[in-house]
Amino acid sequence: MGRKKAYDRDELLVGAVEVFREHGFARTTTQMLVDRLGVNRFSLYAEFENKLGLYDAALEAYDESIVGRRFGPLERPGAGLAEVRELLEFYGAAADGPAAGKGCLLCNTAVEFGPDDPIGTGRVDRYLDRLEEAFSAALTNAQQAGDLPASVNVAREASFLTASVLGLFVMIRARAPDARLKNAAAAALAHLEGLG
Amino acid sequence: MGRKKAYDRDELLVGAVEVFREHGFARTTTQMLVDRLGVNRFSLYAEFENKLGLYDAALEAYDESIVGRRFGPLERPGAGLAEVRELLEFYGAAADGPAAGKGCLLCNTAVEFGPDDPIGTGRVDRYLDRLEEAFSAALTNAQQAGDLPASVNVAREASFLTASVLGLFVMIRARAPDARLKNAAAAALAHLEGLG
DNA sequence: TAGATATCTGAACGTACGTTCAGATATATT
DNA sequence: AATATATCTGAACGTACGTTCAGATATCTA
Repeated sequence: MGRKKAYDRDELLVGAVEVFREHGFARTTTQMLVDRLGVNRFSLYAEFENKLGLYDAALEAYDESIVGRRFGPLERPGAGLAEVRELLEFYGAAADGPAAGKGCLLCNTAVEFGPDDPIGTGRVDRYLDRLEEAFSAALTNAQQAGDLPASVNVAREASFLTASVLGLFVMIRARAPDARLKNAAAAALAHLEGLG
Repeated sequence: MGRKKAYDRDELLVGAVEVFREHGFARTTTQMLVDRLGVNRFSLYAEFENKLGLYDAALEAYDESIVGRRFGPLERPGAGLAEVRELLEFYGAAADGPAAGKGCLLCNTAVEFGPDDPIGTGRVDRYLDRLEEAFSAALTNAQQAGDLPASVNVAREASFLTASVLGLFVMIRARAPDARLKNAAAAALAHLEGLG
């Protein structure tokens, strides 16, 4: 059947996500990818077609793994205010975490590419919808559990939390000081808890 | 003394800001700039040294004109809650405005370049400080005017408002639906007014 | 009006980078 | 073992784009 692949596709994507988060799409060269992933150009192109194909695959992997890890808890049936709190506290403390200087790959993509979407897979749009919907579901659950008054406008607060998280992502990417992140997250949380 | 310049430096920068806001730095070509600004390559290089020099000048012009127009009111001695409200309402309605699909050039720069700052002029850092400080000053004034309790943690709310605005910028860049922007801005404002 | 000096024109240059390919190498099947 | 098939290697290619330059053009001073 021929020779075995010397690389693992998923491991390649983990590395690609890292490099693209650090340098963005345009400023990442194929040479950087070859070096950091320890794979050959040929294999990279055989597996992902071209640089944009690799980027799109990286976005998909990022959405599944990283976004899934952070927002998945909010999307589960029993989720409520506790999950929102944990999320905000996590990003509020991200100045020292692995995302420092990197931010969120999908948020970065939204800004670098703008509304043009040259990839054409609509991943950014679906990502924004996903965040909003995750917050919306958790807040609705909280209402039904009696942790949030029925009078609260869930759609409004979900959009608000989405914007807050995006703002934190920009700050994390820009290596804003720890206190600034902590403060911003704490105030957003205080707002939510002040609704009760 | 020689021939007169056929261009006006400030007009050039207005156009450059526009193009860079639409396409970012890397995806903007010198050809696009020549076409849109109606100036020749030679003059562009004579005036700004190179593409990065033009970008830096565009950042400076943007900071002075656009940022100045929006955040200047917050920085004036008498500013208070009213100015914060007007700012949030403005960006909450930006889905139909001239910034739609563009966002904020300095926020975009923070994300596209990340913490590397290849320009080396620290404009992004100073921009983030400026936003935070503008909010901080207005909130402090509001406290002294009795519009905001002395117990409010001004630094915390200033960081929060900065993050909110950055989040709105990302949404505006991504052409998020009007309702989402309006909601996010309204909730941030409600939070502020709920402190009193 | 003449000369000097600065800007304009657009074609050309150099290079960095995305992409490709022919030859080499390894593994699976028979 | 022999053959077939798939992957690996690294050098080479093509091109898009930032940058430069020599010749042309306009405007200022005297």
